[in-house]
Amino acid sequence: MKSSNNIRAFDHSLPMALLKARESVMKTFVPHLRAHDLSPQQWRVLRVLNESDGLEMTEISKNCFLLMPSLTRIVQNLSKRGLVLRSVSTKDRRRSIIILTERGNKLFQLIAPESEALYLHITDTFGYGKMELLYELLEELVQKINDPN
Amino acid sequence: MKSSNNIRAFDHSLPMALLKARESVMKTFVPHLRAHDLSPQQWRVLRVLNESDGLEMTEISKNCFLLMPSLTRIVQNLSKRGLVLRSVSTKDRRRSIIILTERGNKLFQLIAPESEALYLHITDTFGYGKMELLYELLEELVQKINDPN
DNA sequence: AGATATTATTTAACATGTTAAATTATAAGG
DNA sequence: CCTTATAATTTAACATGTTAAATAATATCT
Repeated sequence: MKSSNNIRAFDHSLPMALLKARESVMKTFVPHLRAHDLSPQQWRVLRVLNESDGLEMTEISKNCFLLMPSLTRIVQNLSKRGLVLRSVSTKDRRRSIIILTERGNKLFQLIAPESEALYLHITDTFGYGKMELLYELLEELVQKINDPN
Repeated sequence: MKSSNNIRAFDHSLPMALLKARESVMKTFVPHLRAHDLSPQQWRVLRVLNESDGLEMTEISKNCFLLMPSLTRIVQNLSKRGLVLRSVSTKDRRRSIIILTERGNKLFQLIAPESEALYLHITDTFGYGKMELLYELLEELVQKINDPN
């Protein structure tokens, strides 16, 4: 029974389209990460710390696109498991500095190549040109929504 | 300090790009829905029920792209608030049938036009052609990941 | 029919998302 | 200095995401 009003059909929803695409992509990565007992979010944190170690919570939050309350819990978890180490900044005792432990770094080095291979497979399946085009469109969408001159 | 290894930079991550785009879009809709005490997920359920009322949990789950445990809680919530009504199927007592109440329908009719206006504004800002292209790319991405002939 | 498999849905347990309020430490102003 | 504002982070409270296990009803098989 179709709707009797003139509301746009639900299957033409931008948030849904983006969600479905993301789910499809994540479906590739999640089992792989789970095999190492990592959530996608925990992995993002390890990844960002590998790129530039010794970050403050707020910096990680911005780079990982995670809200502070989520990040607090994630870092507590990773810290308990000995994958990262927290220390208080000497300059400003409100701030924490998070670094990868040896173990955290080793885990990253183990997972990263496999993860990269999965990403390349997706790029190959979808097509490199289309992938780049998609990135550009997504970025332009964000930029225009945030600053619609 | 950039990473000293050859791992792809974090800022070129497809899941992140999709997440950021989705967040940008949602930022437009969420405050509007919150003004009516609805989460995006609750709104999805109302929307699907408006399109075809009298659906089973599993059908709603598929249409809304919500996992069953989430949907269980969402429908309980909406039911408590008198926006939907649950009844047990007479053919198969494992199944429930969910319908919009009068109040649920009224709320939908109130929100839908405003929501549609926001969507049109985004389409206009981004450009209709680009929006269509984005939909096509996202759909093709999903299709190729799920069935990489 | 009666044992067994399958299906629809819920519950459990834990992680994350999200907004508001609380905490603690530094910065700014009088 | 001392009060007040601001900033970094956490806590609280509730909704959702996610996987596994439990429930309950129907279907299947012999």
